[in-house]
Order: sequence, then structure tokens, then C-alpha cells
Amino acid sequence: MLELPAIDLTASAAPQVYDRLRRAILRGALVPGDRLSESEVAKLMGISRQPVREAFIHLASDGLAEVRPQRGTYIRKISISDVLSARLIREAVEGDLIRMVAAKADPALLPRLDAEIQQQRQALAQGDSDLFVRLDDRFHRMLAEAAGHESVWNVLEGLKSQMNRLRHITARTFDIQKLIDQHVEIVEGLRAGDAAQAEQAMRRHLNQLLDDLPEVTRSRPELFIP
Amino acid sequence: MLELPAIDLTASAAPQVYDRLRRAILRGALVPGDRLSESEVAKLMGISRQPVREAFIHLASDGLAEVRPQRGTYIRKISISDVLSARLIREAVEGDLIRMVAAKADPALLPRLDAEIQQQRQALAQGDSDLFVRLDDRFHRMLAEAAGHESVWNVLEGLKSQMNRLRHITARTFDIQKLIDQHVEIVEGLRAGDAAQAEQAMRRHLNQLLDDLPEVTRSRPELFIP
DNA sequence: TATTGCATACTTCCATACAAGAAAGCAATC
DNA sequence: GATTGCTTTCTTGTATGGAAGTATGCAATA
Repeated sequence: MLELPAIDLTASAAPQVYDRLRRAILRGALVPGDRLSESEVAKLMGISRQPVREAFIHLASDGLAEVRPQRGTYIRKISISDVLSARLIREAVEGDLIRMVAAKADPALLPRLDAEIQQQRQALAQGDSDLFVRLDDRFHRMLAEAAGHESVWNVLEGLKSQMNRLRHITARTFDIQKLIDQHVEIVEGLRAGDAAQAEQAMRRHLNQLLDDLPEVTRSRPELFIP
Repeated sequence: MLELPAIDLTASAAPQVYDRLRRAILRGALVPGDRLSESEVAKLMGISRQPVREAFIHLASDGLAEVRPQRGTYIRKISISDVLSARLIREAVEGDLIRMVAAKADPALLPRLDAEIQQQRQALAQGDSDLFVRLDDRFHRMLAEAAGHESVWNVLEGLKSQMNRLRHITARTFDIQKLIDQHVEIVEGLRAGDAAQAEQAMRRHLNQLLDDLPEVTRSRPELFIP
């Protein structure tokens, strides 16, 4: 059913269980609707039920799992409403951040962004969509850092866990070439020193999800709730 | 030390403990640096350690508490970096939302906002700063709802828990009259149907925190970490 | 055949006991 | 007097047993 790396017996068990399950959910190894059991996971990892239970509570607090008393614990379905909220927040925040980056006009930044985009093209050429998702994250983080607000990205990252699940599970259906082109547009806006252009490009980029979402939810309706 | 309402024995204990402790933290009854003990809270509530422990884990996941193994559990100090991130995010998001509200131009909305501001004035007249904080929350929530994105506010609310603690603990040092005036400016922007004016007013309003923060951190440095 | 009732096998939840680590006080020693 | 080491007492972490609630399959009944 599920492969989990063995835990380190010298450290606390509960955080390790949490970490492993969280990764499994985010990479799509555990899909929405899957059922978890305290005793089953405990046996799988060779520990007692209590630390597993604590990991479940932590996951539920993240919105990744749902504990239904006396029934079972389930991987939470992807809330379309949450995804849309996260997208709107990202558009507003990253729109502001890219304006700050343009205002700073750091000359050393542009070559680094170009190099990132080159790596994204390689990921596309290799057909490695998981790699692209990671590179995409890094691209946006780099921009937040360039704006002087890396900590903002850390906050957003927790918030957009639902978006990440969506992208991993349905990675194949996205048009990576188009996303890369949009990244290029953003960088070109920065190169031109045109804050408004860069912001428009960023907002278009983050609006792309709205185009892709309907098809995804139609093809895999069992993974979603409103 | 701490007053906690008795729990309902017919319902699950852990969520109730979580809820009571969370409220106590947000209203400032538990201040940053305070120490909690599983067994102490358990005795106080007449239950065993286990559900208390689970509540602690949930609080830690919210960033409100910090469990230090074999040492104790502490109310987390207010992270200035987190507060600043939350403020920046709010400015970007609510700036976008207020533009949407202006675009909708719902005629029934303005009287409701006026009534809200009247209540805020009453809270000021009564010197009830806790009430004003709650009304302020409601004012912003109402605007998000008017933009058609109440769920976005739900997400922001969890994110800005650190901001709420700050405001409750230091409520006296804020100039409530000024905040109300800024609310009026926002509503006037809407009344004029001027999206740009409304957005500017909102951004000024949310920038107010940057003016107030230095004095607060200087007067109570023991409550903060960078 | 359709429905009701019950036994059974799960699940999460709570209480309790014990283990392991950290801190503080105190005494012995240099 | 200062330091070291031990003892005690606290803390959180884990294991386990049992309680209560839920779903399911099966048999009895209308």
C-alpha cells in the first residue's frame, strides 16, 4: 500500500511520522480519500499507536487529513475553494513583490533568473514534470527573496499546500511550455525596468490556473470537494 | 494562574482544551514566554494528560506554542518577522479585494459599512479596545465578503493570529480614533466609486502598523523575537 | 423479497504506567 | 570559595489496555 522510510529510533517518533506522511501526501503517493489507520501505520513503522495519532492530529491541523471520530482518518480531498483562495492571495502578493523587485533593479539578478529558466527548459525536454514543479517553486521563491521578503514566501508556502497537491497529482495535464513562456515574460518586464509590465505578466501567469482547473476537476472529480 | 471553563464531558476533550487555550492566548490571558505543563492543565480540567498533550501539538502547529522536549511547553513569543509578513500579505490582498468591491458598486453595502463605523465610534467612546479589535475584524471581513471572497478572509485569519495577539496585548497604545478615520476614508473611496482611492486608503490603513510597531517592541521587548 | 435486529470487527479516544532526558539543589571535593 | 558530581524532581515521549461509537455482514422475521 504505502512505502515509508524507517524511523530513527534515537529521535522522537511523532514528528518523523508526521514528516513522512506529509511528504507522501504532497507528492501524491497518498491521494484524497485514502484511508489511514493508527494501528496500521504504527505496525508499518514498528512503533505504538500514540505517536501516529499525534501525527494525524498535526496533519489535520494542516488541512491535509481529516479525523472522523470512531470512523477513521482520511486524506482530505482538495478543496477547490481553498485552492482558489490561495491563488488569489498569491496573485495579490506576488504582484506586489514583483513591483518591489523591479524597483530595486538589481543587475546581478537577471542572469540568475535566465539560468533558472534554462533549467526549466531542460526539465521540459526531459519530460520531468515533478522536477519542473520544484523548479517553479524555486523561481518564485527567488523573486520573493529578491524583493527582500523571503519570509513572506515561507508563509505562502504553507498556505499553498493544497495547490502543490493539485499540481503533483495532475502534473501531466499542464502545459509546461506555456508556463515557461510566462516566466520569460516576467523576466523581460524586469529587464525592461517596467514594473507595471512585470506585474501584469506575473498576474497573467498566476491566472493560468483558472484556465486549467475546470478540466482537471472534470477528469478527476473524486479528488475534489467544493 | 489561569481560568479555564469546565469541559463538556459528552464531547471530545482534546478539541475543547485546544479551543480554550487558543482563546486564552489570543486575548492575551496567556502571554509570550508563559510556561504550560501537560499535567498541570490536565489537573485543572479534570482530565488526563493525553488530550492536553494533543492540544499542545495543535497549538504548536499554529505557531502559538512551542514544545521543547523534556523541558516544557511555552507560549510562543510574537515573531516580528511573521507579523511583518502577515501585514504585507494583508496589504496586497485587501488592496485587491477593495478594488473588486468598488467595481461591484453594491448600493446596499454603504449603509451597512456606515453602521459598522458607528459601532466602532461607540467602542472608542466606551474605551473598550477589545471590542474595537473585534469590530475591526468584522469590518474587514465584511469587505472581503462584499468582494465575493469570504473564504479568502478565513485563510487570512489563521495567518494573522500573530497580529491579533499583538493588537490585544498592546491595545492601549493604539490610536483608535486614527484607525476609525482610516476606515472612513476607505468607505468614502467606495462611495465615490473610485477604486484607486479606496485601494490607496486601504493600503495606508494597513501601513499604520509599521508606524506603531517600533514603540510597541521597545516598550515590551520581552514579548518578541525577531 | 425486503426489512429489521444483532453480533462482530473495526475505528478513534482516553486513562494510566513507565521510560528517558533535563534542570535544580545540595553535598563532597579540590 | 569554586567546581564537580550525584540525587531528586520535574518535564515530555511512548506503550498499552480498555471504553465508546460506527459500519458491516448475517440471520431471523414479516
